[in-house]
Amino acid sequence: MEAVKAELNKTPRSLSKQARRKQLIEATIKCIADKGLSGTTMADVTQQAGLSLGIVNLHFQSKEKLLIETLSYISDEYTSGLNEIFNDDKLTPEQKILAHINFDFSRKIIDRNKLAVWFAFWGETKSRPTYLSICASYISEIANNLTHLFAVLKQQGGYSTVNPDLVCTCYTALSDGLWLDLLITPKGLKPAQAQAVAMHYLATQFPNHFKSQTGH
Amino acid sequence: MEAVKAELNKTPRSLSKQARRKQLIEATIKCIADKGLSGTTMADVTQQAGLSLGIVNLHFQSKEKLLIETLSYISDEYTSGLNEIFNDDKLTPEQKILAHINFDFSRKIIDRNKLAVWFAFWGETKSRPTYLSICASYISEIANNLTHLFAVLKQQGGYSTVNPDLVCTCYTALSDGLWLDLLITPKGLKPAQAQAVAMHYLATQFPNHFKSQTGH
DNA sequence: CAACTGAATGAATAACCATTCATTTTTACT
DNA sequence: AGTAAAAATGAATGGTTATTCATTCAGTTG
Repeated sequence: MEAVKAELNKTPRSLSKQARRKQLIEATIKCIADKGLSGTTMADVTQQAGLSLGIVNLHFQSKEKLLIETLSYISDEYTSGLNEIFNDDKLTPEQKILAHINFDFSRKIIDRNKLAVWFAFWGETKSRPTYLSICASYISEIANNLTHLFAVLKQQGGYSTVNPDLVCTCYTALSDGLWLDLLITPKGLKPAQAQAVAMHYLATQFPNHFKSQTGH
Repeated sequence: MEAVKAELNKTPRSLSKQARRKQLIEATIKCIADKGLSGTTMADVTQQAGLSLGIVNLHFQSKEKLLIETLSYISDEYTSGLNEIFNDDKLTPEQKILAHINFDFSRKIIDRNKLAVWFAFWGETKSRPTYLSICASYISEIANNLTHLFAVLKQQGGYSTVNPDLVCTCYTALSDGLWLDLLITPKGLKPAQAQAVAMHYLATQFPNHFKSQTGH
């Protein structure tokens, strides 16, 4: 990972295949944010990357594959960040949930370019089975982990009326909806406020563990 | 409205301009759902409508204007439905909120073709100021009305700790996120379940007025 | 019913865009 | 340094698509 980043200083030709692909994917993210999925052309992407027109076909075979890899890229970034939290044995369930929220609204994830990419692909899932299956797999993986955390907290904290499945569905939807707010009304809602809204909901379910700010 | 519908029985040439535009917009919705925003061509739309290729330019001047009218169409349908509820003097605030939820997850709104259109446009708002401004205006109109209802219910119901702005932001985001669930995991979540999730949240804020189903 | 009006058609056009591949440039290896 | 292999280039290609507009057609009017 760091090795890949260091390579960016070398002359273009010396970049590894992996780093070149990453460079092109990041150019794609920028283009989708700037011009929309429908307005992004191969010329746009390669120009954004500062490379020649044919380079995408060389590394990805086709535009369609580049787009699929771009969706996979942001999905992997998101799920791997969450998995690090889930698998961290030093954290209690409560701390894991807290870390999850922090991650959901962190600078790395709440980047309006990436948010635009998420929504661009979500908007095409109905017509593109490949996009749908990529989304479906990360969604169910995260839901399983999160539901489990809520179930443990319910048990340990004596929250007898909490329904972990319901809370997972509600929290996940809330988080996605707040992402939309952050994408569409950038001047209206700041990431920290969005995070406070999410906390406010969790505080309704686990009042002994999470506190809602009194914010107004 | 009914007059327009009745016209659909007439021969093609006798349809009013208004009805023809509606016909083309509905064909556009179907195409965006079936082929995505980027995959929708003029040939697709006109064929879906059973009309000839040049008809869109005749009625909308350009593809771009057709798309803008399509976004306006679903926005208007949504906001006018909500405004009917807000402006119905026979309903109490509590009943209005209930009607709002019912509407958000009604068959008319939760049509996967239309959901696909919402997300398709949301994904392009960052790059298309026109789309953004259409979205921004209906969002703020609805938020004002909804916040007001929550404020009245807070007052009347003695919910001293409720923050109407926060509840409005949270409910709206939750609703949008549930729409995403309904779009992406159609077999996983039914509209009635999504509505129950939204109710579950409102029950946390206004427990004397709304009850969460015990659902499992 | 003949002349008129405007809606609708779809072949033709012109612009756009993904992909190819012959050529050039760089790197690795001896 | 010399050579082979790999990476990158970008002009050319071919397919696609939005838009135009001369023509056709249906409905209306006097």
